[in-house]
Amino acid sequence: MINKYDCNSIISYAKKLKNKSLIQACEKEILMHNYQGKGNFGQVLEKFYFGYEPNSEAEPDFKEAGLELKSSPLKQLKNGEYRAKERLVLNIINYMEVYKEKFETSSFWKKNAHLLLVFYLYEKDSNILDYVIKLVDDWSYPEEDLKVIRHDWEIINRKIKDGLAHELSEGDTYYLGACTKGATAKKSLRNQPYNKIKAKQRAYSLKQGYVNHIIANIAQEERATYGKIIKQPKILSKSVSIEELVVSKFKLFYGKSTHEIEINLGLHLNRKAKSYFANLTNVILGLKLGQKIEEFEKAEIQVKTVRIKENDLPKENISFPNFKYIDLIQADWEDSDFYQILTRKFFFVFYQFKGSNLILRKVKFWNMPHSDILEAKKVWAQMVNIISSGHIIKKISPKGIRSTYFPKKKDNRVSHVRPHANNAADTYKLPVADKLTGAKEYTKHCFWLNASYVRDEIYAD
DNA sequence: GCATGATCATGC
DNA sequence: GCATGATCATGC
Repeated sequence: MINKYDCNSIISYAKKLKNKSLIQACEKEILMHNYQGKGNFGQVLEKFYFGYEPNSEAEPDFKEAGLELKSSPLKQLKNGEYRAKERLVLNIINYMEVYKEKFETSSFWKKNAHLLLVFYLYEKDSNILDYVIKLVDDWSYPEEDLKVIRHDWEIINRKIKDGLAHELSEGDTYYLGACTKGATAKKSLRNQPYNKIKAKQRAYSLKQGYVNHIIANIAQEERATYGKIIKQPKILSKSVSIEELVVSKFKLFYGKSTHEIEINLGLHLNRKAKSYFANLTNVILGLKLGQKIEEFEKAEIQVKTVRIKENDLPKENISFPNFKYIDLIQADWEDSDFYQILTRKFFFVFYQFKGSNLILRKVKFWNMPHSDILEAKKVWAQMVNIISSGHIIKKISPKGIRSTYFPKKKDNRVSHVRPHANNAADTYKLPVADKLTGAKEYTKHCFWLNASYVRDEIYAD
């Protein structure tokens, strides 16, 4: 019997779900209901296992015990480990109310301070009632995480108070994000308090990287490969963010060459190693070689090392993962991989050539401004058109070099498309064969950030 | 000289 | 075998 006033009783009842599917764990009446699709897993769990009607109240699901029940899908890696399939979506951000709130008494904190998490293994094309529940446990935030989350919450609130709710982006924050929520964009437009422009409905969410951290803790997986920047929560006082802490560690070496930094830190790195810059970054942050930076993993921060030429232009444009042509035309903008990447937080480390030396100039946490995301969207939209139309190759030079209709650097201030492959024969399938040559596949390409954009919008202050 | 297209090298 | 960061080659 479950005592709804007693946390431990609820948690141990929940843990009986482990290694069972909903069909196995619930009363048979479950079969009389036709629940399908995303989101319904949670509803079935609430109704047929815990025995209460799904609701959208401001109170936690088990309000007497202060526990909020959340279920979320897992995916399994080839090595058998579990990872979050997606971010964990929490309560809706009510723009017209939250700007008046204080964190401690906020709707977010009232509802989500103590979570009861049920992770199930997602399988494509199977019935939600057959998903096997793999991990169950409660979660409350460690002190050092809570400081980051509180800061994230403040960043979101600041933007609403500044009348910029329509420009909220997941890249604004570290562990707690403001993710879009709602079927179609138009239907989910909401009023905001300090601007007439309507803003997309958004919900607080724990970033996928943070959910992975929770999963690893629950599964008690080996964490030795992760090194923490923040060793004692006290370091992160209210006034010091991850951002400031990291920047302060790098500032000590501004103006010094990579070589001088190595000497200063009393070590000798292999300069030819592919991981040379990553190693140097780790050492500056006080972490061991080869470790992953725990705070960066939780916040899904993309680290990019950029080498700047003496004329201030980056030596290279910045590449992103290759896209598959078939996937490209299937996803909407906000579900596209390119959008997902551009709405992340980046950490740039800039070195500048001085002769053959590289001098550390600056580091910068950055996320793409709303207006530039709209600019990059044009490049993506153009690609979707080109690939769906099949008008891909423009002409072939005498030496066999093909020119395409893909968006070029001069076509867009932010981004362009270029090959990124082992050779021309390294290809992905085309959904529509090329009209000029009849080719059914084409060399792998990806989106790039223009070097001039990186110089003007990120490197220059 | 730079933009564009092609490819290499390393490491998992 | 492939992704990723880096570099080379061609041509406007």
